[in-house]
Amino acid sequence: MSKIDTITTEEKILAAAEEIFLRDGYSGSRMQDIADLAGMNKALLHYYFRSKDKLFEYIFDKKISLMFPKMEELFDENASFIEILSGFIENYIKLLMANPFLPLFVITTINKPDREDFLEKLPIFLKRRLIEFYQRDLALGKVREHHPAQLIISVFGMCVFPFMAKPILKKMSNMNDEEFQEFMQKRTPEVQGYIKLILEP
Amino acid sequence: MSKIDTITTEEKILAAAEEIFLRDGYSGSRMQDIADLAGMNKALLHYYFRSKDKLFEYIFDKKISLMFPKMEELFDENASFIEILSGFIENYIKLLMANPFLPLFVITTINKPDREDFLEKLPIFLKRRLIEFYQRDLALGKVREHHPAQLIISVFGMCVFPFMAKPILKKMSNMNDEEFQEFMQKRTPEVQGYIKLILEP
DNA sequence: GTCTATACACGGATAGAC
DNA sequence: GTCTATCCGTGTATAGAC
Repeated sequence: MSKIDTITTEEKILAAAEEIFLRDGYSGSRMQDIADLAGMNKALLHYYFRSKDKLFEYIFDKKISLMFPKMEELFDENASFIEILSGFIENYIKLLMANPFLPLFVITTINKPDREDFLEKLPIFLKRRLIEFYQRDLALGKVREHHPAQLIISVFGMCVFPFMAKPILKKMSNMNDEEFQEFMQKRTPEVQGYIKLILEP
Repeated sequence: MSKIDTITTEEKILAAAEEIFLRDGYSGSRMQDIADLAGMNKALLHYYFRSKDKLFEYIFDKKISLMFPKMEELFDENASFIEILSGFIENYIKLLMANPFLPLFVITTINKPDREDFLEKLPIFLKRRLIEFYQRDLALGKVREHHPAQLIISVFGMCVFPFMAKPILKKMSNMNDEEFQEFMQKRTPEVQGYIKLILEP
């Protein structure tokens, strides 16, 4: 077929590593599991990536940019703070539905003791930018007064937390995977509604 | 001294295991680390608890009841739903400030593949009970209409998530541990305020 | 580049002395 | 009950043939 169908060995390794690392975390993952899933020998992994550490860091770097998306298109100067947050919620829940293991993976990794270096890879502009928009609309009397950092972490948590607590949610509400998807689908307007009620004067 | 000061070997092991398991998770923990912290030999751990699995399960059982507290005192029939949620938020954030690693520990454990048995240990009455109170107040016109499960998971997430994302929060807001404590202290009235705005008609 | 075989360290668990 | 010594499986990593 065309070039598109040509999957290189390196790509096979990365795809397999991604799946295993995301599901099991660093210390729960085995190079053997990755090799099995990629359909090749363990030695090849080391040929391409030298060590488990290096392979993991490669995957982490790829994923961290997903977890804290750029979202330039959302930061429209003409949009209100509430509109920006609403857009964020919609896009973010959509993103997480396609990458349900992402939150737990990032959170466990940056909580690893002795690996503060992972933290260095976090972008910091996102929060600052959101606060700027909040301050602007506060001055215009378009939003109620709140502690902006508290509000932002709340929005973030409301989007992210259900994916980390998925097994608990499924158990407590007797949901299967399909019903969980529906639950998350309905969540976007729900959380957007909370934000309006919290912020609108 | 008195009996109070007499710490048995078993208690020393449990205290050390708790600290290590909570910080590093199951697969990230080493029996050697626990023995070192407890100031004794590895073999003794096996003498008292047979295996790493058994010791871990012992700790998990102790912790899971903390994560989903009984809270009978909160379920006062005379209290409104908003009051009950407010009481929950206050008590829960206080609890988590004293046990900051608890959320991540429980979440990672119940997400472990092939260990669905951990899920069986979750209590399920909590959510059901809260929904009953919500339905009652909805019929009385005392709360706005929302999807109750979505609301409850949101409250839960707003309390729990900041502790899991603590390293990220500290980094993004340039906080030290003391400032993080202050941040969480201020969080109780903040989240209570959100709930009032969301629920009050 | 890809494989098999193997080195080597680590971690959980047990045996046995005291 | 507590220790030292040790076994044995497992996991990362490398050597070397093809």
